[in-house]
Amino acid sequence: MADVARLAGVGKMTVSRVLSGSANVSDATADRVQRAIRLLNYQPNELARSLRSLHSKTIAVIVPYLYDSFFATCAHAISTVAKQHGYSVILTTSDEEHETEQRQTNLMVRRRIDGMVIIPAPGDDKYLRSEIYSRVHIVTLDRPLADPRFDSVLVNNSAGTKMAVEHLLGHGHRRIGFLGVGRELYTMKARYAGYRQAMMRAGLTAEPYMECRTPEKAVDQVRAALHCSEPLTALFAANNLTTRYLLHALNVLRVEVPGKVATAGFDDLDVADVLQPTLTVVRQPVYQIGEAAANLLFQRIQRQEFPSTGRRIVLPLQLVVRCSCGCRESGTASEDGKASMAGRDSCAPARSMR
Amino acid sequence: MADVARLAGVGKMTVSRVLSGSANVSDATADRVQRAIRLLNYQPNELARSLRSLHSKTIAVIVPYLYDSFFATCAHAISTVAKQHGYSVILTTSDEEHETEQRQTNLMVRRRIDGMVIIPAPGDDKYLRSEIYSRVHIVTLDRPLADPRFDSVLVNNSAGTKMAVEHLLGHGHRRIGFLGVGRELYTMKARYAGYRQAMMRAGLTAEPYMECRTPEKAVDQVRAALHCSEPLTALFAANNLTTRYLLHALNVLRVEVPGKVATAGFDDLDVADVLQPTLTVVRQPVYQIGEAAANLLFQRIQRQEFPSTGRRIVLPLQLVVRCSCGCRESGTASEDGKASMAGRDSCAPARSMR
DNA sequence: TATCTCTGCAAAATCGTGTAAGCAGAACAG
DNA sequence: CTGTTCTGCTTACACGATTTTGCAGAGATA
Repeated sequence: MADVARLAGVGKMTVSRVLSGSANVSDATADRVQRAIRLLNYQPNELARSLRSLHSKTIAVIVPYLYDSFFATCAHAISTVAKQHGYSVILTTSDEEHETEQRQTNLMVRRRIDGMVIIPAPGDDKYLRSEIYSRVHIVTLDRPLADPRFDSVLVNNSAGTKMAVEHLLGHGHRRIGFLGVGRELYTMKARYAGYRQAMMRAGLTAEPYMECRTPEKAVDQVRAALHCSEPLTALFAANNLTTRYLLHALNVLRVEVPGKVATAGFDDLDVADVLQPTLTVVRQPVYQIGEAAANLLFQRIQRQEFPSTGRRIVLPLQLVVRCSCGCRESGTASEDGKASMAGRDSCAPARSMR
Repeated sequence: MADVARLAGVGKMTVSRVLSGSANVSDATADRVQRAIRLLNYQPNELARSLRSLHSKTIAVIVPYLYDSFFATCAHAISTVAKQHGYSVILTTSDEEHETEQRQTNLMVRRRIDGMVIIPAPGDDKYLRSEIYSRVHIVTLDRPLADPRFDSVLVNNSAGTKMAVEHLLGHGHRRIGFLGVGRELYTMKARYAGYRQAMMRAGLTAEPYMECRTPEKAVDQVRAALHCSEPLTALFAANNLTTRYLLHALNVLRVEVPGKVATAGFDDLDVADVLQPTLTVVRQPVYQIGEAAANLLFQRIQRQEFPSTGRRIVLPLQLVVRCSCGCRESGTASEDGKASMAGRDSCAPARSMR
């Protein structure tokens, strides 16, 4: 900056004034400064700026993984909103480990970020309450924190699952299994609870939680569930990963769907409507979830609100009824390409809920 | 820091010494300082540290989108390597727009990042040569820059495509189509070139590039290609997005695969082996590509190398032969869950190439 | 004409850290 | 006993911007 000032024949102060566009600079001087800036290709040091102004125009995003399309899409949405606000995003992954999350959070605080969007890993989150973070706005996504002071954007996992399981019950299924991955996760607990509620309300007994950490585990679980005295007739997969594992298992075991077993799942796959059969799923508004979280965060940042009670935004789920549930035998996508790729059901009307 | 120093009854300098673990501090004093740090929950300001030390321990990653699994996986790999090196990642998306990329790059320079990994959007990249960036190490991924001074991690797109198309030719197909999206992209050009080479070497005429920007376009293109006097008998999809659109189109048009039309594609889908039929694809080592780029970048950063000629790392591709090419009629995944999910072909041995 | 306000700019303090220089006191060799 | 080296710490400055203060000159007003 000193170089620019010298070349323009003014003080550093004047250069700063020109950059921030404030008043009290004559047009002629401003022009000379602008020319000097372009000539020297001067790039103001944002680090120094942040140090002085006490805000870094940066937010942190911590997700478990990035290769999961749900998390990636959330991150994309947050990144897009941040860009619109002129903010940068430091993105890190916790690998679903509490300790990593804590370490990364700490690093972000040291970097003096203005806010954070976290998909918190399971574990005790009271470290976030610590007064050191009182200057950092925090919004969580997909999973809430125990402390109610933090904002969250969620979906009604149990009700969404209930909706899907009730749809399977409506097809006459009485023995329905629930496949999940990572039972300690908030979403898994809530979805399993929804499944249990639906089963109990129908006067049926809920099957035990089928943990499918790997494709092989899924094969074992599904084999055991189908090759017993009273085989299950329907399976619900608790998220996109489980759905893929389930498809793999059904494929390996050459199980006919929905003839031998009907299926439904949480999370829409981008190929869900070209699979044979097309999948009946509970769809989350993934991009909107990320968007809402980012918007909430920037509201807090701009207004410097640190409320005593956080907001919980619950976005609607949609049951996309396709063919794997048994609604129609031959599942083929409709001619209407757009609607199908956008995920509208091709067999029966969708039902929404909040 | 001043507070800590006061509480410990020492100078700021001594606190700094304790933090950096340098010598010449007595154990007793260091202990007092450590206690004060913990008591006040002192978090050193990385902004100030970066300002002083002239390196921010931060790299930037610019990808077109994050909801494409290829880019997301690359970003994940880079992020993981960065974390191991104690670096943070500022991740932004260019939306495949040159201007956005340029603006974001500029912002990163102002943030004094130590290096960048870019998947460059199409457009003139000479702005990167500018001397202002002489202090920023740059590595590109997936696509090279015109300037040979920059490092790149690539795959042999034309050879990979040639390999797949030759496989289709080996099945006796003579009229093979090529579906792509974004003809101006480096990868699309290279893959189409590989396709042309394979066709010409077989003494056949290459079909014109079939642009499939949307699912509907794909339906139109495929319909036109099949409902003509001399219909195509095989289709090659140039990336994961195109593959999805192609599947959609074939589904909508109720085309039997591989009976009526055989298919192959670039990029493996994570559900490729549970689709009916399972897909024959050219697989990129996605995670390894990101990893290699990050490793290259950190090598440059650590050694402060700004070489006159950049390195080009070319990673091997693998032809995963499954069933959509016609190698077997009934495509069902093998019992061996692990190998299948890991992407090993389930019908015929894979061929690798560099 | 004297005073007063307003404009345009410079000098200095500030943000929180790292680094260089310097300064006491202790240990030690000659 | 004196000079040297080492130890442990302090003081002063630098990093690159912003903000505050203040000052000189121009124009306006009584």
